[in-house]
Amino acid sequence: MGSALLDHIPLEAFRVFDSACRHMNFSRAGRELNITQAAVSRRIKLLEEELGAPLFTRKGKNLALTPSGERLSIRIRSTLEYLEESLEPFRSARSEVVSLAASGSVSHLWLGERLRAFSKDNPAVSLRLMTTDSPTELASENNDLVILYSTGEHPRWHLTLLFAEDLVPVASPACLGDLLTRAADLSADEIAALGLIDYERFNAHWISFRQWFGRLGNPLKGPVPPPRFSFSTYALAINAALAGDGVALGSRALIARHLEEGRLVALGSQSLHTGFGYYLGLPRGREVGPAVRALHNALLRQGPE
Amino acid sequence: MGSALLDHIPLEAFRVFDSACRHMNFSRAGRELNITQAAVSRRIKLLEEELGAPLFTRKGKNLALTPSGERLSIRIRSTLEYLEESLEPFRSARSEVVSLAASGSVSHLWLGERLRAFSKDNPAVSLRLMTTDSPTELASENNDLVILYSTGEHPRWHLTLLFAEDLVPVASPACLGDLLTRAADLSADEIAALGLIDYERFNAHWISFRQWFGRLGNPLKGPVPPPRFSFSTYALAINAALAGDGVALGSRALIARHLEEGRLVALGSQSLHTGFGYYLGLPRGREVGPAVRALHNALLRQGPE
DNA sequence: TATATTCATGATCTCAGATCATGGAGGTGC
DNA sequence: GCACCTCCATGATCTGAGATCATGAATATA
Repeated sequence: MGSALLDHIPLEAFRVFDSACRHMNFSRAGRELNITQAAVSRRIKLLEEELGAPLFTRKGKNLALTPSGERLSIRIRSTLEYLEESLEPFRSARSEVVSLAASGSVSHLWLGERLRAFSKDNPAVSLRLMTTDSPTELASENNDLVILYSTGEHPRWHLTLLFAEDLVPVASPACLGDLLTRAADLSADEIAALGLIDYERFNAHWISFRQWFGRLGNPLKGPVPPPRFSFSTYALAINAALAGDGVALGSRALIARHLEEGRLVALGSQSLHTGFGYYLGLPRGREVGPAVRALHNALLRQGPE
Repeated sequence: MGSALLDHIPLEAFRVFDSACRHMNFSRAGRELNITQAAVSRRIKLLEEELGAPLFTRKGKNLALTPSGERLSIRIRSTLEYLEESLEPFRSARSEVVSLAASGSVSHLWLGERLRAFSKDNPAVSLRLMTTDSPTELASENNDLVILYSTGEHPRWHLTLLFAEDLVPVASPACLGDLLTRAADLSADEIAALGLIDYERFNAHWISFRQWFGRLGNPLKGPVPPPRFSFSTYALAINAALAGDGVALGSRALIARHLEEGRLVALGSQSLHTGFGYYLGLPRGREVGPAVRALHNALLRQGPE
């Protein structure tokens, strides 16, 4: 017996058709499916050719379903709903708790929106974020994923670079006042005079302003002034800078959004590549579930921006 | 609300899963779907990963469905059957009668298995083959497709080359006897001495042995002997050659299978490119349906072999 | 023990499906 | 009536999900 009509049709075409029917708009269907309007147009055209019948009428930019398109639409929608329902048992089976450990700075400044985006796409996955600045607690094997401030080597974690650390002094426009127009040209003394904001160094490798100036060859005329403010966490230090309280050392990738949106401004023309970076770690010698790998891939894909 | 699990699964994976379930054998499922066993294995693995649950257990070469795989299998089968049923209305809409006109030689020697292959893949399409050697009847606009012996130009048909004509004398091994070992080296006189088989020339451009020898610069020592046999159709002439009755002029592409399988042997080292060829024609200035275009494409894709 | 068959996977390939750019058609506002 | 906007269609081009190839491991059978 000859093959069935369905054998000649890629099933994905029905998903595209369904979206086009619900929206009555190829452009909007494309946006829903994350493909271009042109791709939707082609898929529909090919489906019509395979079926040997038009499914839509086009008049200028107006779409309408043909009678046979309408009947098929109803059935395809039923099919997809039935399929989705068929997968319900796998939702809970698939539902995982993923434990991620990250330092306070990464948690507050970088992970927030990324975890929200991931969760939106993976509603069945429960996320537990362990925020600590203690390197020992960070690297605990109790976690599925970690984000470590590191040079890239760790005996118990397989590390992949998220972004290298690039430290640069930053302040808010309010703090800068008239200096805003030439923020990139400020000298070290002018920067120091604005008031330095520091934070507790839980990690021996973290760079304070003292180290920052030292690594840049002591461009100050005098000694490094003590910080006007010092906070227990990096995020609080950045918050203070945002509030106009002075100059903080910003890790460029962590504060990228603030820089882009003008809430913080980079000062001077020098920055410091510390040789460290933020690394995403998968456990060595232990299999992880698909949700862990999904989050791992999502964080890497999104990159440092 | 976050996206559904179904949004992350290519629907084709369900077709592969269904086939694997019905056969309980990835190799056989691949053969059904025209993909390799390796491709089936990968698709199933990816599906299991997306669902976060195994669907099959594997023990050596033995497959078994897991409980959740079993439940999903039942639902997927239902889904695909429902989809197939949903397309029934398009079967009749898609069912077409395609009229194809071709000369007797092409019909008998070339089209047979190709039309069978097409029909097997397109069970809903009815094929009507008009076999005639009359050029007028061949080019009739009553047909959807034609195969014309031509130079490639026709006012009413858009022609695409199937294969160029290359004439070569052929005979069966039985006819050749001891000469078989040096069939490629026979002289014109030796060829003629085997007895010539000719056919009625309905098309003024068709080449008989007289023209063949003439075009090759009269390599015979004497005049062209009259044919021992002459048939009303080309196919009958070839049948006679197959039966060992003498030498016929074969159009290489039409008798390719006979040559390949040793039922006919090409004689001498010369062949004649006539400047003509067999062309597949779509009507000019008239839209044709998808089935016509499908057959057109199928015949072109299969090429001259 | 040898052979056959099946599934899994590393390495590599490829074309169906995608994007990009652009044009035509209709709708809307002025 | 014109300018602008939005949508669909399509030629030209690109590309990565899905495929193949080759091979190894595991089981069943003779």
